[in-house]
Amino acid sequence: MLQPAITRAITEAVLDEWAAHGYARLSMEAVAKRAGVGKSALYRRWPSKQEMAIAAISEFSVARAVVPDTGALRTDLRETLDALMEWLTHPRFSRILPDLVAETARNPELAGVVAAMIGTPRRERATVMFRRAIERGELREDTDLELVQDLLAAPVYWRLTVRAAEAEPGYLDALADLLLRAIGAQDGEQK
Amino acid sequence: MLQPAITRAITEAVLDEWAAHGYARLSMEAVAKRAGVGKSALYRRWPSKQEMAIAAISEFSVARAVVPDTGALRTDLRETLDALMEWLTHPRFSRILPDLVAETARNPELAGVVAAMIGTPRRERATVMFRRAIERGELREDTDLELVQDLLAAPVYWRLTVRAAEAEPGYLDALADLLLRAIGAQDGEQK
DNA sequence: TCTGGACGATACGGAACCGTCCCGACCAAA
DNA sequence: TTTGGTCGGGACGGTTCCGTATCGTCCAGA
Repeated sequence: MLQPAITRAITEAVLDEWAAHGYARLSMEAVAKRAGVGKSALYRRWPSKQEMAIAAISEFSVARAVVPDTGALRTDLRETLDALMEWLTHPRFSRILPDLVAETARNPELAGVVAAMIGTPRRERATVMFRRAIERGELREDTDLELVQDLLAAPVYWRLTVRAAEAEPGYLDALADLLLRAIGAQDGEQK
Repeated sequence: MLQPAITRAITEAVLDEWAAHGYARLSMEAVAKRAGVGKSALYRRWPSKQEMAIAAISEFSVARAVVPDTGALRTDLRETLDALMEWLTHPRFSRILPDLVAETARNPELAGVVAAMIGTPRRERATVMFRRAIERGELREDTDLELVQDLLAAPVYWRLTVRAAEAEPGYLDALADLLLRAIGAQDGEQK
């Protein structure tokens, strides 16, 4: 009975406000105002600010999946890095993400949602990608995937988000080269 | 004329409150109470909350320097990683840091202080370390230090802080191995 | 002994915000 | 045409907090 268009407008407003001011300063009044909506519309949908925020996060993290499967590790890697870069450059997500990292350290409930909605699916997709590379003989069977995963996303997050530096065009290529060398990837043709 | 012991107590309280609740929820009242001090003591020292917070950050980032110089890149690298791990496991710093990352994206003045107090000195020290390795012939002269720096701190930050996962004992060793392979380090003896 | 400044405590005005409540307008289904 | 639920708007009590102001106390230096 609640109008979906209004729910959508509110969710958008939450994400915008979140990106602009951070979770701690997220105010119901500001969200309602930005959405062009009465506060009643918010409390008709969620019992509290935290519930509303969690709903918005669940929404925004959905469905940006797709496991790259180009047939070679190098190109799979590049596609993953490209997607990551896009994610971390997006004007909204790139501002919400570090805020989320800081907040999850203090808010277990939020931490659970973030892990379930973002962390876990991302890692699962990357694992599929690496397993395919192992099957193709591009990676040793005993490769420490846990460790390799850290090397995949970490440098991009570090550069773009933590250091707030930009990444010049060739950056992802150079990074992919380094990663392939680090994990001792074999060309599929070679032994 | 202001009592240094009280200034110190306040700074400690700021950092504790910051670690516990985050910058956005940092309250002057709570700081004063935790320090066992009147609010007047705070405003006698700093004109506002932001100034006080910036002073506290400048304090806490000071002097944890030391460029490792063991004579070999591998061991230098390990010492750097050890120091980084300690830093990111410290109960106070590890909670303030992600909050700082999130806040700097919104607060240019804070961003400046953090860059000057933490980012820049850290990178300069790492650069010294890599230059020594180049002089010893352990690294190629045209190594992209910018890129290598990302690979050094990023994985540890990613694992400990972003993912909030623990690092088992052998983790730093395995990471150092990977890094050395990635940057194509030569043993000093070899050509 | 006098005195100025820092000290802890606390009251204050003003602002922001949470969550509740109530209003009249609107609309779709009965 | 009636009715039930959502809509935007906004008042409300209660809380938290900022930054200022005002106490009486304490102490070091003149």
